[in-house]
Amino acid sequence: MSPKKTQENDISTEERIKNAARTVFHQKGYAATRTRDIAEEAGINLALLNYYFRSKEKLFDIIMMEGLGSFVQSMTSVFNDQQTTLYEKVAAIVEGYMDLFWKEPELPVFVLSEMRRNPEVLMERMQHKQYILDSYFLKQYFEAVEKGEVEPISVFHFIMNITSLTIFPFISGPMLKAIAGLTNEQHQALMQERKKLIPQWIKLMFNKQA
Amino acid sequence: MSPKKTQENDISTEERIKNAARTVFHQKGYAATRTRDIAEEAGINLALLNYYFRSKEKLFDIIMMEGLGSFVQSMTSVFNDQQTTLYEKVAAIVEGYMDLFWKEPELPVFVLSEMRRNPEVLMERMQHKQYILDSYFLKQYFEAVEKGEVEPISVFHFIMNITSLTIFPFISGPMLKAIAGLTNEQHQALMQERKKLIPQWIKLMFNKQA
DNA sequence: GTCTATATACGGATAGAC
DNA sequence: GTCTATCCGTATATAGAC
Repeated sequence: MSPKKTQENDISTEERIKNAARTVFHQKGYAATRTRDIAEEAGINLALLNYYFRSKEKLFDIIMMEGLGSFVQSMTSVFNDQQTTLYEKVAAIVEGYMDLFWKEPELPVFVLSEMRRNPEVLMERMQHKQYILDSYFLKQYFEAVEKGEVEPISVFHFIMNITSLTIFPFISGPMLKAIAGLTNEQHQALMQERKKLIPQWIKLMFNKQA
Repeated sequence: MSPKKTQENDISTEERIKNAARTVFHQKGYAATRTRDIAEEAGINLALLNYYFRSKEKLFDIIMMEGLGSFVQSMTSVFNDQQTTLYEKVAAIVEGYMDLFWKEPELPVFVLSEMRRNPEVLMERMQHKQYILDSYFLKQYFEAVEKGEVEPISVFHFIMNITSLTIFPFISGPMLKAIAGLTNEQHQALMQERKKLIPQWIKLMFNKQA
């Protein structure tokens, strides 16, 4: 039994701070976030934050790498599966991202905008190049092209279209709500529909109908 | 003739500051931008910035509203054109955004991420709701559905797909470069191709092939 | 209108008590 | 481990000379 035991106190202080940091950083970004905000959100004192994580920057790096990781993982975990077809992989990627952003809706804008600040950090951490370029997923795509099953369009368009259709509607949610008067419920329902629709659309776009 | 005349001095000091502000704000966002950065970028003294624009916040508001405006304008200018077909409108929207982001590549992330900080500002300024919902564009879409020409899927999916396929590849450019080793030239070439491809894809997705 | 110098506030980080 | 009080750098904004 831990000394202080309230309803949500199974979780360590360190973890509480990290969770608070994730929430605030995701929402406001690095520069606009004050360590005091994080402390308040975590229900602890400002000094404790530095006690556990030394500095704002160090804490941020942890959150950033974590976010970057789950971002890439949704792709890479599927890419080299030898048991699934090309379009099964597409469905898996879409579903993976949808589930991820369902829990962390601010993650895409967070990662994409912070990455813009210093792309170098990303470049270092991302040694996935060869991993992606040599993946079974790409191999399957090129094979399908050669067999004449899919349109001979750059594989980058293929990837761009999958990620665009999946991720962007999350990012632009606030905008659509403002411009077109979409409600939260409507938006969520649309997102659910897209889980099934996007793989179908991808087929329509790329499958050769000879 | 203005008193100080160098090569680029036809342009007023006020305009120079605004241009510098646009550059820096777009790149770093509100919080990470220091007024000193803007002053330096504009080649003027820090005090002048406050002389012309009173405060960082006021200057930012101008840049933000301007960006928000061009963002929405690319849509609204096309929406009520009575002379064009539904798919001609699609092509016009795609082209409009492509041209816009070609000149201002940071604009999408800037608007989308700053909007997340305070969505209220957006809500106020956006009195376009009815304008969009009553637009000729939507009317044409619903007519096409009734005639059985396009799939009876929510018009929001239609709009989401167009904007997603067009805008997201700009946003995720840095990511793709990092992950897949895409070069700047390759990315630009892909973008050019997409101008023609996206309208075709939209047709493939939504046109009924009875 | 444009500059230099400065007032003022705010935010990250630490010292030190408990 | 956790708190209160405080130090100190940095960034916005203004005063005032030219």
